[in-house]
Amino acid sequence: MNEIDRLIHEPARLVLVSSLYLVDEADFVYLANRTGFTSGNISSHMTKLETAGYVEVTKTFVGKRPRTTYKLTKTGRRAFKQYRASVEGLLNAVD
Amino acid sequence: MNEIDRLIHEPARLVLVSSLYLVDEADFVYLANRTGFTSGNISSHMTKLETAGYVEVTKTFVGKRPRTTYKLTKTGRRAFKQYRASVEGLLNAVD
DNA sequence: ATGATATGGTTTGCAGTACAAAGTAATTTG
DNA sequence: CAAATTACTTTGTACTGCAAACCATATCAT
Repeated sequence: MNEIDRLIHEPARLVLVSSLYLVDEADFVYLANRTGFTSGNISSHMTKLETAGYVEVTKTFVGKRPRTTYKLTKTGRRAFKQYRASVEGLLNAVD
Repeated sequence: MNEIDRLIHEPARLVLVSSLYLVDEADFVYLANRTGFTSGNISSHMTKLETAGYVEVTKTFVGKRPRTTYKLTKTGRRAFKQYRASVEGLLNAVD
């Protein structure tokens, strides 16, 4: 049976991860604007995804301001596809 | 934006609810066998779904043994369809 | 110069919850 | 009649999502 990856399943993270899947690379501010999530929320979710090896975090300065960019790792993309497959499997079994 | 219904989103409940959606009516033992979940697990999830008005619980005796049957209410079916739509919306946006 | 406000985050505390283990109640089997 | 089975429900714990609070720096106002 297909297990659901809870790391991706969590709604906030599902939004974040699929955003990343879409654009391939995004920074903190972009994600905050796109999702409307609080920054604390984004920060902790991203830390979790990073720890899992699903996203890669890059910190730079743009001018004098810090800028944090996120992108899915290969593992992350694979996990997302796999997640998608299992959810769709579940939902389509019901047709 | 489409909000995800956490009550259904929870993996265990997602399995239970889609099972019910499929068969329309199922008893405790059937669900336990089908899902492999512990009975405590099923019991508490079902209570939650009942409280939400998503499932209707019927208790009878078959011979001398208790038998608990669950079925989705109209609200429950609607909620599931709606849930499905929002998840698929999210996942398909990514194509 | 100094206080207030903004920007870009991270850390913390708490409230909610999924899950299994333990408990309940009745029945059946050895 | 004791032990095991069936059909659950309740309880305890361990986890986790979330926002509020915090931190560091920069800019603006007076």
